[in-house]
Amino acid sequence: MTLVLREKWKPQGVDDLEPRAWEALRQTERSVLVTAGAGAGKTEFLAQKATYLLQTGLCPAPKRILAISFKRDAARNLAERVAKRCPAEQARRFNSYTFDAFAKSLVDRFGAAVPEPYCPPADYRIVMPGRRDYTHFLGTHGFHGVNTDTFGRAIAGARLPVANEGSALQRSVAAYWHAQYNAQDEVLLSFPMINRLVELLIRENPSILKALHLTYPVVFLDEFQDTTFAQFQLLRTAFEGSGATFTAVGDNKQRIMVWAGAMPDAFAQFEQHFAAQRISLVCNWRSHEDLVRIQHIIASRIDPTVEEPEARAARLVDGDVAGIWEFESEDEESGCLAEWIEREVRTSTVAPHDVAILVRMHADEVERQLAPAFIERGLRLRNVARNVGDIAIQDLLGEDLTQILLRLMRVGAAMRSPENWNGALLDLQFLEAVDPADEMGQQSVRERLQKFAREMRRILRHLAPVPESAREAAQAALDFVGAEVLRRAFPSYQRQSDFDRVWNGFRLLLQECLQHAESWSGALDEFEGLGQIALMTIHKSKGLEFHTIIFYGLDNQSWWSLTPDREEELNSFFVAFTRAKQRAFFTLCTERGQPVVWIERLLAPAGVRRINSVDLLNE
DNA sequence: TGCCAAATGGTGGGC
DNA sequence: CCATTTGGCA
Repeated sequence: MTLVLREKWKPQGVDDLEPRAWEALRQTERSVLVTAGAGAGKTEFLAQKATYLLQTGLCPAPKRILAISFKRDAARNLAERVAKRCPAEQARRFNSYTFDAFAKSLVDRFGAAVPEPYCPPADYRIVMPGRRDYTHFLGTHGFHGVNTDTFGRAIAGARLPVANEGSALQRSVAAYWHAQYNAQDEVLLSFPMINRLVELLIRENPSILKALHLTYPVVFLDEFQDTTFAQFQLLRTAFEGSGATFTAVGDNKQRIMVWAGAMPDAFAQFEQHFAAQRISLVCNWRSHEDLVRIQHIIASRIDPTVEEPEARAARLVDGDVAGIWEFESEDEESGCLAEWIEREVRTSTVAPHDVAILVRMHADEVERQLAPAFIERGLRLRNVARNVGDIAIQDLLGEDLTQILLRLMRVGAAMRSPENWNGALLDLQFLEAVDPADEMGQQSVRERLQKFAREMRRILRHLAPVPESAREAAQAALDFVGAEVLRRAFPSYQRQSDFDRVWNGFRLLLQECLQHAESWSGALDEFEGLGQIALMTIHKSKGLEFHTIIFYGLDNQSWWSLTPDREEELNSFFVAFTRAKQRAFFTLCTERGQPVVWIERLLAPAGVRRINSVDLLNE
């Protein structure tokens, strides 16, 4: 493999990087903390830096880059971007994991080396306890004085071993470990517990630690503002003083997970322990300058020292790009929203799936309010947090089963679709573990897919696109892959109930999408959310972007109790606003409550003002 | 029936 | 963290 000279290396797939990004990319001697606001291209920057390190030989074979993200989506996305830019033998040395997948992989490989009494058996089971389970445990074990949330945090935070003595909290944590290791014939581990096991393992085992250092001289951390205390501690145990260079990216203003255990001061801690250089990116590639100006007003309230970003996206719309829509009743609100969106869609300003409605909480209730008016106007609202069976639509769409079956069905539903075809081929190669160098194997997979495509086309031709057909069509796709093959390939499907949860969800959503579909392709489009207006919480919208966002409920009633001092709420507001590429509106409804006055005051200097329902619909 | 304290649920994520 | 619901008791 020929290497590229450092001076000659060029970014791949983009025109250029901003100067700050170049600086952060070329800094390979020490750790860097790349802070950047919304739309700065943090993930793209990581992909470029990985490409740079691999292509120039700064990370030479057999050394690897370890990239850690929080969500599976983000980890996959990063891996795909690197794979697109590097030859396979280089991309293979870019290991993109979620935090939990990384920790689990270490337990699965080296679990036998975990000191007793914590050494887990190979067939431990993953459990995901909720607050209920913790409360139940505390109640049944006589720890009535211990608060549930404190207990959950203590399990995640306590270093092993935990002695069964001292405070009630400590004894409860010790009792919990004991109980999880002595459940009826099984050992039950949660992800926080796996994290603790790994931390213990590498703290006590110099040879594993050394292997880790030799393998990964470079570590990337995505969304660093969300790092939990336990994760940070694990990183320190694993890499502090190892000479590994870290590149962490994040945005303090988007820190909205402290309530769920994110460190309040992750950036400061990181700078201190890893002697990191801080570099801020200044470009915003997502939003146009009129929106960026307003964003900056909110950003400055969060962090007065923040630099004004440079807007790099073009403004494509006339009229107001931000405003507060005022309604008297919820009926009026629903009707006007539907009418306004319908008009925008009709005049081709936006496609339905380019509009998102964001809520602070209780998406299901808001869906109930809005849906009838939307249906009346021929619009479809998709509440991505809604469950189909026992799985949320948003989670279902990210499942491997869904992605694989959907591609196969698309191959059968469309006459020509090279993208789906290639995707399906790669899926099959992976599922059947065919080596890319094995020509015979490749050929056989191709032939099998061709045969399947013919058959699937025949089935879909004879099967009307109506809800009653969902079961048969989905079954045909699953049978082609083989449920057993799928379950062997993905550990999360090994338990029958876990597999069924996803599989049932898949069939249910397909069935739903066939209610209004005119063709199989149309139904599959709808499955993926095309042609629908997304409804989601701010938390779910993090990392996404939409042409137009409508933020529902800027009123004080019950949930949106926003005061400027409550940092996390202000950050939530910032996250919501910065999802918009072109326009951001807020609704407020007199029937529900009083407007949040200080937000109006904050936004007034930027020219964001109230618009009543009459003016809204008269252009 | 009315009052207060305690409990519960909601903003999420991971193989 | 906050808001709402519940349960116990007068």
